[in-house]
Amino acid sequence: MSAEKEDYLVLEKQLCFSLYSASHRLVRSYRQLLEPLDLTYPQYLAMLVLWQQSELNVKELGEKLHLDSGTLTPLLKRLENKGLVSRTRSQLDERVVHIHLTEQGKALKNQASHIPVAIFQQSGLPLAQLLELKQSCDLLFQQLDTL
Amino acid sequence: MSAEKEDYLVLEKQLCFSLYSASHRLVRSYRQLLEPLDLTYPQYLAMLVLWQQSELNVKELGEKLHLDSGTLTPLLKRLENKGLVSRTRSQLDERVVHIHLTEQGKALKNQASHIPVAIFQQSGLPLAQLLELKQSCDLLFQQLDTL
DNA sequence: CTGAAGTATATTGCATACAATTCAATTGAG
DNA sequence: CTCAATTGAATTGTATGCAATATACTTCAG
Repeated sequence: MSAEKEDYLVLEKQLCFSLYSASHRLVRSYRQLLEPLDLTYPQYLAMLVLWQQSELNVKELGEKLHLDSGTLTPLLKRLENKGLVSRTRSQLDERVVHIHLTEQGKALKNQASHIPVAIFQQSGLPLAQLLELKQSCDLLFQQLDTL
Repeated sequence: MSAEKEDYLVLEKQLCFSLYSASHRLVRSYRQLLEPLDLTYPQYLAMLVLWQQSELNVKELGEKLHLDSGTLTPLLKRLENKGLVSRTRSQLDERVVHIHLTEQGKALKNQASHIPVAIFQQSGLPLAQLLELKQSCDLLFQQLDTL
């Protein structure tokens, strides 16, 4: 192996490991904040979508969250068990399952309203740097997604 | 809820979602490259550490990878089953388990040597931007880890 | 020396991720 | 119209993450 290639196989030099670790630590920060709402982070993401658009189907939700039905089906069943959403088969096309917020699900939004600011404060980074970080992540995602 | 707070509860504006999605897509890119080596991404991270330091214990590995024994113990058992590492209790302190590379584990490094460059190329981003992204992730991790 | 406190790993339980497969429903080419 | 191809969800199986707990071992105060 060349010295150059050798040199790249070092944990601390790997962008992906940094991204991977930062992402997990951020989710951990959310975990504390979400505990009073009895939501996990992926469940919170699903609720974010539904708070914007109170009804959509599994496929549409999956496209927004970049997750497939293997992940979403059990997650949505848990949200249903908590009384936050309901799942109903479409009359027009029985393959499609519509997800919509219950009143309880809508009400939960108020309890979540402080979370974005709380996370921003915990990050301790200036807003400009966070926005730049977000843009780079979005670009990277896009590049890898179109391969 | 204030209009300002309302405005933050939008999926597409959340840094964490961008980080979360980019991280998962990057791991997906690794998955293809790692398939011939029969390694998952977290297993590859563990091997990266071991390729630098062929013997260390579970606690030390956990500190480097930011993972606990609940994740590492089964992962290391899988690496052991593949014949890449061996796990032995310390004689001096029976609580400690030493992990070390087998010859087969050492040999696998050659097959991994092309991966960092391949990932860099797939990202399609200039090196400078990737380095900046890495630095921001490292800083964010550090901030959240010291709370 | 001895029991309490601390430490390193393992186990358990739950919730993702995601590939692969299945199944029912729908669509579309001929 | 008809059957093969496609589609949307669900299911299955594997591998993380991680909190909580258990266990065995070590250390240390008295």
